[in-house]
Amino acid sequence: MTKNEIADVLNQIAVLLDLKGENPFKIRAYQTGARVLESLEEDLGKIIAEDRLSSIKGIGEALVKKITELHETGKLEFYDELSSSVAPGLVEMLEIPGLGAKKIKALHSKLGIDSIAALTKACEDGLVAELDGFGEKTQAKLLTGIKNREAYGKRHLWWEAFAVAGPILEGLRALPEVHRAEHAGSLRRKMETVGDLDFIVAASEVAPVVEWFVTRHGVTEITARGETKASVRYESGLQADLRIVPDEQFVFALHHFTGSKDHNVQMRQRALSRGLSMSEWGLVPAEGEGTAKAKAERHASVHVATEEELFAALGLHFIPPELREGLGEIEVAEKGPMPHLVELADLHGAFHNHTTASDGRNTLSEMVGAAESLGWQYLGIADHSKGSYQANGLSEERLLKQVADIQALNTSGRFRTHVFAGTECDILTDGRLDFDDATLAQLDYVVVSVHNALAQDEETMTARIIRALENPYTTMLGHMTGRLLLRREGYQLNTGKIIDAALANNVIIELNANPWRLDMDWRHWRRAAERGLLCAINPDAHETSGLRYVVAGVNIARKGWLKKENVFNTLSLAEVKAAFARKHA
DNA sequence: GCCGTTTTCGGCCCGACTGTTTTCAGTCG
Repeated sequence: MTKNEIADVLNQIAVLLDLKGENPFKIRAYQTGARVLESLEEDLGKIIAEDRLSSIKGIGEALVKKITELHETGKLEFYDELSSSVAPGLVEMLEIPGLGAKKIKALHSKLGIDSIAALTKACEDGLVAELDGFGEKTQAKLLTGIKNREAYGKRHLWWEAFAVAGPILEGLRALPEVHRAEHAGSLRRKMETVGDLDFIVAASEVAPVVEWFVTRHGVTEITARGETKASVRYESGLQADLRIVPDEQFVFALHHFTGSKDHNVQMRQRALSRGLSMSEWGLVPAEGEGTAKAKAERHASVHVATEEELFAALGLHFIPPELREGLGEIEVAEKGPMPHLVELADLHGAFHNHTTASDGRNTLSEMVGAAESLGWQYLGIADHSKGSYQANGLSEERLLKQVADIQALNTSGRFRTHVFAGTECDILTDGRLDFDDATLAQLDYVVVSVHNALAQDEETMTARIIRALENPYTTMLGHMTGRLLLRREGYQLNTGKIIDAALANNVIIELNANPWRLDMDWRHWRRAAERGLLCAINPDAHETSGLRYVVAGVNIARKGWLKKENVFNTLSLAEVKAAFARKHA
């Protein structure tokens, strides 16, 4: 079993133990173990073989045995027994909002409910409202939750969530009572998908701000409305939370609601180790009785006006929101300034774009005009190859005609943006390319992508892609896994081996910036770039407006710790021409 | 189940909101 599969099992064990009412700290230990495993950069097999698993913080004697058993046999007796002792319907019931392990346990032991269907019936019969700790409101809420589970449970693309959040943030900032407003949460961390929207506001008065927020157009439901926070649901199912705080608390609240759970836990532990207690309320001396809030009322909090000052108060350099995932950023920020991450303004062009010649919706000139208005020095055209019939892929003849058109356009001086002639060449099922070498030699560059036989097994797919990377004409690999976020899993492949092959063959890997793809995933980039892998942030634009997708690509590159020098399309036109010339030499 | 210049036991990050209660448990982030 791979380390990610083992991490899944550990997380599943945590869920099952929770449903059985186990010690919460034991449950957390399994979750910690899973997290540690996921963020492991070294090969798990090697660590086990060298007997070094127990030296990793968060993995003790019991987890060493369980992880080793899973890694070597793919099974774990403890897990099998645990699974069979918990009805599968109970796990599913956790997806209903307002239901946690304790309530599910009560429903199961007192009413024998072991599925969502049984719960629905019990609610309809009024049995749930009669249980201790439950009531009419809870019962009604559960029924609504079950009904809406499909529509509301799902996450949303960052791109779409950001489009909703932008106007809300502007509206909040325009209110006279509002001093400062920011969005937070996974949206601010630029995650590829977002569960809900979070807004943090410093305001002189709460009521008018809440009133504005809950009466906005598109709000279908007010799910909470308290003294400091309100939650609403929009038609799309997207939920938005508003939190209103005094000015002096704003930075603490913003940091608290931005960081991932792991980042926040690590920051608080760091605060404690320095004798401080941190919460969204502030940073106060840890000694003494009571909650951090009570302490904050007794002691003045450390005063901070910016997040920079907050990090500095804990002996850290500023950590950009994108990196606040609890994946080692605090250790880096302790030693020195964080790396200067790539920015949108660093990009001077992009290489994977389509025109009406294949399945794009704008002509070559229209696409180049759009690139010029973005201030790009160059634009790469990579239409589909003939194997992609469904996308109107280009034959050799049509491709060579396009190359001639591009050369004519460049010499015409019509646009300040230079056009590179490329192709998005299909990787055939056996790893050969869709065009022969003589054709590929006519092009400035070649993007290779998989578009068919997506169901090949991992070994076959990995070998297929590696063979394509070994073609001397291959410049970059397009959308490595072919995933479509929230819609389709990527094809099975061995990421590590493909990165190795890209490095060995001097091939760039694309960060496909289409908001539905964002592929290769940000979690692989930091380590890959450290090894020297080059990234190309490509919008995969099928129309002029699609060029803007590079915004999403830059977000993900930043999440992957990429600096300007790791990204190929930060090079100037002259530098790109030189790089292509070297490749062909 | 993990961890330790409080090291083999006794802790383990913190607070808001809701619905149930009448001081709090559960859920959520």
